[in-house]
Amino acid sequence: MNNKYITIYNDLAEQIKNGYYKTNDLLPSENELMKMYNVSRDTIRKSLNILTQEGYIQKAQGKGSFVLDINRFAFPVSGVVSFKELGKRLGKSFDTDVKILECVIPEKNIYKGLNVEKNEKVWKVFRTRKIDNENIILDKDYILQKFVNNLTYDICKNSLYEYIEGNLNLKIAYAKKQITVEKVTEEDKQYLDLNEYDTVVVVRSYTYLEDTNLFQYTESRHRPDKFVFVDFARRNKIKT
Amino acid sequence: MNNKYITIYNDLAEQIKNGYYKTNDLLPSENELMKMYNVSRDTIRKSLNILTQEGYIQKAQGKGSFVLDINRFAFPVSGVVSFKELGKRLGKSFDTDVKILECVIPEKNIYKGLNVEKNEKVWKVFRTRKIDNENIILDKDYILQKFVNNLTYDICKNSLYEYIEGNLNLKIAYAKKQITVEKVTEEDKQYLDLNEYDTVVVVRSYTYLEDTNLFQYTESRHRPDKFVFVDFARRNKIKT
DNA sequence: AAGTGGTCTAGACCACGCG
DNA sequence: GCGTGGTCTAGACCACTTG
Repeated sequence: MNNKYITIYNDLAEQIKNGYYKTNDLLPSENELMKMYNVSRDTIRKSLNILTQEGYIQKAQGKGSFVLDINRFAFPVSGVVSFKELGKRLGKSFDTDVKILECVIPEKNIYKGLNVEKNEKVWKVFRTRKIDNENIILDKDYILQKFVNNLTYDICKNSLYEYIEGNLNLKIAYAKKQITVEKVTEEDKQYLDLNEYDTVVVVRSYTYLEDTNLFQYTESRHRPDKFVFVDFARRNKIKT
Repeated sequence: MNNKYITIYNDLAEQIKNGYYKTNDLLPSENELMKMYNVSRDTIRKSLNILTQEGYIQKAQGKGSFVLDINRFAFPVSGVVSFKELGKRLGKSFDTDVKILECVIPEKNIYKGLNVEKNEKVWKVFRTRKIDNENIILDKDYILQKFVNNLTYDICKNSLYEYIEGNLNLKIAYAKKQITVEKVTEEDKQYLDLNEYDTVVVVRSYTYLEDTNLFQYTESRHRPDKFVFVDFARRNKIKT
């Protein structure tokens, strides 16, 4: 039911994670893969491009596609990922507490970032994330009501993204993120177990739908000692 | 001298940055672009894919390619970028001081991460980066000597990457990065103007060549108030 | 010389949005 | 129904690596 190139991508990624293809192995050549999967070369190349992008393989002209070591760090957790998905990927389980859930006309400082109409309402959702019984993260979400008519405690407790994509069928496309370190606020002290820390890591993100509409602003505030951001990046070869 | 699809990508990106195509404009359709540039559709699609990837446009089936707002945050500075390139992109100039430049057998804690032979030598380069006359960043680079025979003060003062790619012709391919916040060390105090801060943002990266050889480990230590990391990320549609 | 990936082309059919 | 982007195919030629 997926496309061919996605199916093949998943298949190969699975075999790399399985250890069927090991670090520094060569994948079968594009020619062989064509025959194995009975598809055209272009389709194979699409699959391999995603593998390259995601850090699974490195191609070399004249040689082939080498499998990379995907375990030097924990695997990248960047991208647009929900907290629930993140937990699942890391094999840990976290606890979410919904602190605030209300539909309001936003405060000034939120208002300008969200680009909303004068009196447009947004859902304001504050949640804390607990690890080992300590409140480590404060997530402040602002979601335009015009896209999400109704929100309940249970949806916020479980997963906003699951509801938005699964039930409302909205298509989340991309996000712009910014990471900074800032002094703790009274609010942070109220919601988080900060111990002696007087700074928090703040991840601000604007999330957009496929039709390019901004639909969410999130401020995710982390206790510094528990914050890790892992990324895989390719060197840009484009000459400007 | 570049490829067609890269040339077209650069051309379109330039026109978006110029403001010739504005936010929320539609680009010409793939069909029109084919005619405009006299190339096949596949070539156009390759160019558009890079634009999509980099956050310049958003495609919509049945509609076209919309130009995105590239100024909501400063433009992404993620990826594998040298300090000099970063300064150029941000239109600021920074000052680099070379504090240490020596070829040594690395300390134990570096040694294990670098995956080197028992007695292999690495270049150890410590540099501080000054903004507005304050030392804000401490960059600790460890570079395998087998790839870079000779390093001089001037090279480190100017740009390591420029030398490595331009003069040595090594191909930098990708990097794995990790961002954390940690307590300051004596070393940090020695090299940085920390003011009252007692934590630093630490960006650790392992940089690899096209032949998948690890050739550099970098620890970049930032004073928290001056640290910003901006990223553009697309939602992963792949079902696993 | 043979095999690998990189670029480019031409054409087909499909799914989606809109009038 | 038409134009849009999305997928897939088949084939050509090139650049690079290896024996």
